[in-house]
Amino acid sequence: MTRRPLLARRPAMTVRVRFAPSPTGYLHIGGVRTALYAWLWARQRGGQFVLRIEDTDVERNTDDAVQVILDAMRWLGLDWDEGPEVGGPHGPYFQSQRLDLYRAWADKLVEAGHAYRCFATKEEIQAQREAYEKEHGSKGFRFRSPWRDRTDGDRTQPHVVRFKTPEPREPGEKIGWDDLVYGRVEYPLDQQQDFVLLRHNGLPLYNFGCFVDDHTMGITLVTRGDDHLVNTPMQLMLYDALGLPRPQLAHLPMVLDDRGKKLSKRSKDVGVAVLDYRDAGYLPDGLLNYLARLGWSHGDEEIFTREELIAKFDWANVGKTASRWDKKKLAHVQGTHLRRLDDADLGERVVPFLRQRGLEVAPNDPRLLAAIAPVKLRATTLADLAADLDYFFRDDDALEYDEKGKRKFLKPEFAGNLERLAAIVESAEPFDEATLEAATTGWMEEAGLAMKHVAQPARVALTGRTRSPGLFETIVLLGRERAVARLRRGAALAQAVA
RNA sequence: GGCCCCAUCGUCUAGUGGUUAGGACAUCGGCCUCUCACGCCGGUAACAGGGGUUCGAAUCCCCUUGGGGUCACCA
Repeated sequence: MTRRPLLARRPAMTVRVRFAPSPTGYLHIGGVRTALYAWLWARQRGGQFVLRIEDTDVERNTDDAVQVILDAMRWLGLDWDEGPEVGGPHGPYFQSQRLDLYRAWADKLVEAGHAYRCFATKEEIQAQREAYEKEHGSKGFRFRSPWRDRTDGDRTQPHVVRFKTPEPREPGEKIGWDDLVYGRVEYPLDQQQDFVLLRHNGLPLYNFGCFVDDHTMGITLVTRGDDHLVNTPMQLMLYDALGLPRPQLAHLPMVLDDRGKKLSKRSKDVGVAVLDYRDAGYLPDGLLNYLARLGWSHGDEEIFTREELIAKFDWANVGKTASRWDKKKLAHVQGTHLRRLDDADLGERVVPFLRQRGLEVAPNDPRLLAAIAPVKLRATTLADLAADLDYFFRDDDALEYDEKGKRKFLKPEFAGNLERLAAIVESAEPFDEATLEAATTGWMEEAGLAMKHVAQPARVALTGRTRSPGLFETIVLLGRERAVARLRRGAALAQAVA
């Protein structure tokens, strides 16, 4: 195999990495991990992160789908230095706008004798395939074009441009590379076929477009999923044919669903679309932290801020094994990030989720900030947070009661306790937790009541739920007037059951 | 099937010839306790199998098995 200049001998250059999604209607969570590692690498090394849209499959792509990608990347905070809407010196960043470039490179390859115009029809190819299969079985067919060594075709007729795969110069010759994740990877050269560069309509195929773009955009490290491992020899042959320096390569193991199957839209219980996580109230940093740890590790550390990820990420500690999506671990990591945010920040973020519930609350409302502190210990996502904040902002008469809680605790036998507690709340002076608790426990001791017999009915009356922050904390957060009203309303409801 | 990749607790992983195989999530106990969480303490739980190499193998080599990927004028 031809020896190209080794990367190590090239002058030190700034890191240029890219993420090249295809606009399919949603941004795949597995793709995001690939993007994340590339982004982390660029940020750590002070390089550039390029976003390129691979939209040559016209039938599958839509404009809206591009916007989905951009929205998702922005939400995640994976900002790009070059690409859609920000431009850059190597644009355009949509493959559909680079068709002239592909044509020019294809011409260059044809002129240099590394590619040829193939006028074989689908029928011819099919006939050859059938003849092969008759003799060798249904697998391993490689098309040998009669046009491989001809240059007399009529260019005005429909044709494709095929790469002229070099013949092995010795039996068993391989083409390979040193992968940053997998180490040495090699494929037998004689297994490669004359793959198509340009379709009859002039649109480039993946391997060709990818090569032209990566090269002309100055990409120094190509990152992608390991499902692309088999594509790499084709792209490398293109670099080699033209004597161009190869980029470094890093293939990432797949992210599988919870059953160990390739993650797809059909995977149950696993959201593959990034924006779904946004809508479900996940934090970008929580999702990114989980994703980073899925396939990469840094000793025993589990929780990383974005800055820590940038500082600590390295290719040496990226594993080779496919990993499964674990919703529960994601929830844990996400919850940890949620709890670490300060109350004011959470206030800003939770407002849209409250609005979804029909509650208009100002992000700087002191009542909101006060309630967030205890509630965030009980939430995983912003949606959870909003749900647990709900009863603090719901009108007293619009409070909804958990059915089971109501049945169990808003019963006649507790009505008296609720009335009594209401009286205590009404008269407690000063109105604070300590005073309320002292007054309540004093009464309970006299009456021989256990806390749980008072607290649970009161909790349902005050919040409609069977779980909430501490009783006295909740009362203070609600305020004297609303707490009393809710307790009395609860007492009335309890009485009415009879 | 050909080719390629992979293989440590249920899951994510640490481990790079000598460790009681560590951590995290989950799970199971316990503490805290007015509920639910948070937090804290503790337990169960893994080197796929077989051959080598070596004084010594989770670590190196081979085979088997298992899993995954890919075989387009999709990406």
